[in-house]
Amino acid sequence: MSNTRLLPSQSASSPPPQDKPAGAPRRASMQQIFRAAEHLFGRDGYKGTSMAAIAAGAGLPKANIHYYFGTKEDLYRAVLENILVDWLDDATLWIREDLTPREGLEGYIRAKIAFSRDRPDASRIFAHEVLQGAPHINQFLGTSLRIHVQNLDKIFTAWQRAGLMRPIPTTHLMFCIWSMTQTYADMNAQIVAVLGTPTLETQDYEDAAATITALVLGGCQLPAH
Amino acid sequence: MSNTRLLPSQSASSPPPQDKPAGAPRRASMQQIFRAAEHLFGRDGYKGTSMAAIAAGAGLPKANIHYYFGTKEDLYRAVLENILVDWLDDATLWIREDLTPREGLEGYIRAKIAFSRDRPDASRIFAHEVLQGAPHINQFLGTSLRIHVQNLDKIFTAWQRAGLMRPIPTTHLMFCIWSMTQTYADMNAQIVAVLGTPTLETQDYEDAAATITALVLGGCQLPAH
DNA sequence: GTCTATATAGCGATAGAC
DNA sequence: GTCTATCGCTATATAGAC
Repeated sequence: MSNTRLLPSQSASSPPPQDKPAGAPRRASMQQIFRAAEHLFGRDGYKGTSMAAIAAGAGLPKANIHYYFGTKEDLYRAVLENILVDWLDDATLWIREDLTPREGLEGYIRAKIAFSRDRPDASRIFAHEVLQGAPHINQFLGTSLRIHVQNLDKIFTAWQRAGLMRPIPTTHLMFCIWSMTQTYADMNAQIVAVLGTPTLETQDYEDAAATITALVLGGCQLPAH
Repeated sequence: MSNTRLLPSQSASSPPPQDKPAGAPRRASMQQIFRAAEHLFGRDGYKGTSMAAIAAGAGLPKANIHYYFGTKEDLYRAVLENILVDWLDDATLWIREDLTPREGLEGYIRAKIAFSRDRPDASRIFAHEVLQGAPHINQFLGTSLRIHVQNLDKIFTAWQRAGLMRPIPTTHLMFCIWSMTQTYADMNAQIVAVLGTPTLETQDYEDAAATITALVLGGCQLPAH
């Protein structure tokens, strides 16, 4: 639950006493609601998730959710915002000019695969949101994310000028890396069905990371090792 | 509207007089409903789409949809099935042992990008469905699609044995190609926002195909030209 | 702060006039 | 075959007891 302002708070109605003294029981209840909401929004999307289902998942009466978070939309925005913060972090950590393209891309891909493994619900909420045309985060995509990508492109350009990397369109490279790594969370049902396993295991994620790394490094014309 | 049986018809209730003589007005109405449904299910998903919205999109009263297609779920399954048929086609056309890996993969990637450009709604319906855990097509994924992929793997293995292709995990290669090509339909909102264009143009799809091809051919250690 | 009980709106589906 | 009117249900949201 971060305080960063990535999304405009656009609930016109009066939100309940939020960001207040925060007693221990309050914190615990909000946390439970938050966890249940992330899981259910991730599986069924915004419209597919009912407040009753979230309440049941959190082990609380329905009214408490409204007391803490106001409307369903308010709760959804809070969950979304929480996700966006974590989403941006990995890139700035790994795509840096003081690393080689191989180090950076390999680390970034592993971080993104780890995100799909450890927080699949977060990835799915983001996917649901964008799939519907990103009604809640259009501004974020056009500003914060756009600038974020422009900064990454600068690093890539520097690498390419230094002859460390083949001159491929780096914005599209990012789209490709995002889609390949996130597909292991978002399209999980398809992947386990095709592989014939009940769930993805450590080895599967290793294979995924290795394959994606091979494609990206190979496409950038960097030897795999 | 195909007759192929990819999905089990599991509506217990009595469906209205379907697959009947089919007069011209009937055909026209059903077509309009079908088009509106594909568009709206693609944007808002199954639960996010109301029968009233489909009726409005088709320019018909709500009751007519029920008359032609029975329940909302029946209509959805009909739309889904229609999509699955087209979805499988491209691979069998391009991944063939009598082609070189470069020809096959290049052609397949271009066909998949064309699908994202020409039938984005179809791609999005599939994405929505799988994202929710594939409740309607789990059997299809575990049988038809699984066998489909196993057949593709055989071609890849033959190519790899012949030394035409690097021995990377080819099932994961398929997951990667699917995700990269479909992201241009499914994550369209994100991509146009980052690129700063209102819609994706011919050149954007060209760049996408070129980038994906570079990654795949590079990762398989085949020279790009 | 917490929960029960309920108001209100929109949904899928259908009956029945035409 | 086509459409209007409506039923029954479930959803969000809240009022008010505790």
